[in-house]
Amino acid sequence: MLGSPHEPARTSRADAARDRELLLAAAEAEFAERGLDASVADIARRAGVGEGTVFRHFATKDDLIAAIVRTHVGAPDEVGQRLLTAEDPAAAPLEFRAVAGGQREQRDVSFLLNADDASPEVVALRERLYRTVCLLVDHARAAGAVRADVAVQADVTGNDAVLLMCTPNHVVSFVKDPPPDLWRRYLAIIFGGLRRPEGAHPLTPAAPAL
Amino acid sequence: MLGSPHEPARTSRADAARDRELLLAAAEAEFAERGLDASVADIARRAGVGEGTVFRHFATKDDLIAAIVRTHVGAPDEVGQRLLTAEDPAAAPLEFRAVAGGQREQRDVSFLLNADDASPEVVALRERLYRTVCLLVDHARAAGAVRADVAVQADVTGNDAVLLMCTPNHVVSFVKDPPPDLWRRYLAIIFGGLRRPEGAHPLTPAAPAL
DNA sequence: CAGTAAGCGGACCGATGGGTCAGGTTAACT
DNA sequence: AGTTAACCTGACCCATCGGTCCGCTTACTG
Repeated sequence: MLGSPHEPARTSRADAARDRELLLAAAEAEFAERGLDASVADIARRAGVGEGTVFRHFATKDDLIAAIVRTHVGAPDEVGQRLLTAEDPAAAPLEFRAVAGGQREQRDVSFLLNADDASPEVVALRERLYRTVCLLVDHARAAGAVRADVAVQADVTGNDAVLLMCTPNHVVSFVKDPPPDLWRRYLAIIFGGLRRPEGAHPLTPAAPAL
Repeated sequence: MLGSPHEPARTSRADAARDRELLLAAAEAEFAERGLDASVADIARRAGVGEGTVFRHFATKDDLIAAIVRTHVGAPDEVGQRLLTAEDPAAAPLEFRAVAGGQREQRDVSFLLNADDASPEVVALRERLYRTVCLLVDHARAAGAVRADVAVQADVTGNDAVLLMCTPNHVVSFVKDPPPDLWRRYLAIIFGGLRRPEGAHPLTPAAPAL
């Protein structure tokens, strides 16, 4: 249900396949540089193809974005799934690492994944990744690696895992010339918050007793 | 240097002043609903005025945004400054509260403040608020409320205060129908991370030992 | 109650960007 | 080499949006 990239029936021509790759690479670079509203014309120019060629391979701009996101979300999601089936409680810290790896994977395209006007397919990919992260956090909590009152639900509302998904990439994007592992530092801070020994400052329901 | 809103020489007409307020309110609501690219036409319609009237009061759309941001940044910034001049080491927790207050103030307009293509005036306001938060965190650290290796610099690069500034609002915006104080919970988690006892998991320079 | 300048409205303009299409081009196969 | 269908191109179309302009309206002043 999620893995139907509606490939346009396997082309036999080599140039078409090459153009498709050129386009994906150019689009990713262009989006990383110019943000969500990089123009299709610029992407085509960067790929060295005509503008019409873009729409031959990707019906709409949203489809192009979805294709990029699909590439990036696939890897960390698989890693996550594999860790879950491992069933090793001692792997909890490793699971956290997987999340971190996902963060690095997404670095330059996180805003594509998290755009508020994302296409249905991107939303589906996002929610799938959310669910994986939730499961990882759940496992880690069962293993005692995070405090028990950390909220993890399939529903996104009130889900602390959102912090792990969104924060480091987005915050890093506000820093000019960020050190390449700044996101790691931020992630560490949030992990610290999730792991604090319980009792001192309950997270719910009211204000944190500052 | 920062407080010159270049008011257009005090008008004597009551309708103009009223329209200005209507516009600010309408724009804020429209931005909150539709995001950064709410159209000027829609804002005008919502305010019940002509499109030209918008540009009579605000030379450009960016000016309108800056006016909104100015309103929201003013209050928390003043609170912060006041806390700083208090010179009371016991006020550290209160200083945290000030940050929290800032978060609440900005809720719906944080993306205006943090837009990556913000106008010079908005950038100035943002950096001013950053500095205030940095000073607050610095005070709190001096008072022993946060771990010593939390980085706070006037320069934004590598500044952990960015987490406090950006995260809760942004993350909350990814949650559909967020409970009104979800940001508070997220802030509490980050505070927890910043306050963890030192030694166990150093924040710098390398990866957190997960 | 005029007189007047400030204010207002909304048609209009130029720029930009997503998406289309007709016609030339080319890779694969025989 | 010849055939053909898939492919590519870029001029074009249309919608949207920020910003302008000029004639009309209206709130203040004397």
